[in-house]
Amino acid sequence: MNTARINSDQALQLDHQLCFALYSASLAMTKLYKPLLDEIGLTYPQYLAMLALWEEDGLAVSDLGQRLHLDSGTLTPLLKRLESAELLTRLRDVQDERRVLIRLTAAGRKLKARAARIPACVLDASQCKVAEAMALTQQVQALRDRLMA
Amino acid sequence: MNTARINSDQALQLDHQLCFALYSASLAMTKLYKPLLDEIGLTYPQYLAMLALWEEDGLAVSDLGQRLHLDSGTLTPLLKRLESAELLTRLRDVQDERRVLIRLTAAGRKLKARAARIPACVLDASQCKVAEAMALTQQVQALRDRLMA
DNA sequence: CGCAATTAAATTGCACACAATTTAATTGTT
DNA sequence: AACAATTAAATTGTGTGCAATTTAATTGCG
Repeated sequence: MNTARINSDQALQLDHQLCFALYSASLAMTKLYKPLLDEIGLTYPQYLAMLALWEEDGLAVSDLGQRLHLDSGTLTPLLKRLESAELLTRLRDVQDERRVLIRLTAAGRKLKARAARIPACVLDASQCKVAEAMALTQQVQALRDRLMA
Repeated sequence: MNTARINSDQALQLDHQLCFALYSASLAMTKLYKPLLDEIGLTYPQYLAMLALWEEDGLAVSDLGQRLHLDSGTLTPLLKRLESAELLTRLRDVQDERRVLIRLTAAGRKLKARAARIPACVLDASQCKVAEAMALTQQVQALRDRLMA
């Protein structure tokens, strides 16, 4: 195809749209994770929150929101569910009562070991070499950062 | 970084995860589209459905589901909203009463002209060259297809 | 033909996402 | 110190996504 000129009809084709590729790939990824995450009782966004907390515990809701690019409208109910599952606690910061600090419980920390095998399973399903997956990750991250700028 | 060996702690890092890159890029894309789509009164998934119908009108719900990788649980309410907006009609197929055929109204077809400028706006915001965007689209599509296999 | 199996939508219930608003706490300015 | 502006969570309402089930129509097979 001629990459230099694209008419508006071509541009509106579903399969030419980067946005649709990302959208459908992201949903396909979520479906792939589903059976793996069912085993440890997490949804996919809950898993992302746990990843962030396994890296750094004791984050405020807003810190977590920055890392995950999600707001309190999404995180508050999600974190309440993880609290009911006794994976974490939600406590007001004594230094600044506006903030709610999220801390993993022992069970929450322990879950990391059971999650450890998941990335390899997903990489396997993606049929990518590690280097390929890393390269694509960086390209998609760079795009995301430009989109948010 | 050594790309050959990755330990489980590194693998669990949020920023190393292809899944999170896709997830956050897809959400960033949706946010970028929001003001553009507000002008023509569509949500982002509704826009994807209209893209498919602008390419081929008269699809059944299941056909649309195959193209968008969505099921009737998602599409039925979405299409009902587009029907209320008088952009399309939902009518049972006379040949096979199980099927519901989706047809654009005159207003639905007309909307295509107003949507025509959107891809260029998004490409501009992505700060990608056309060729770059196309290459990334194909990589992400190929990944998606492997994930769904 | 008769009827089980299959297919297509719709429905129900749950969990996100996010805009907009509300509530409460802190900061900055005078 | 007083108080407006800012910040952080929570809340409300709308619209997805999807698993599981239900309803209805069609197909396939003996």
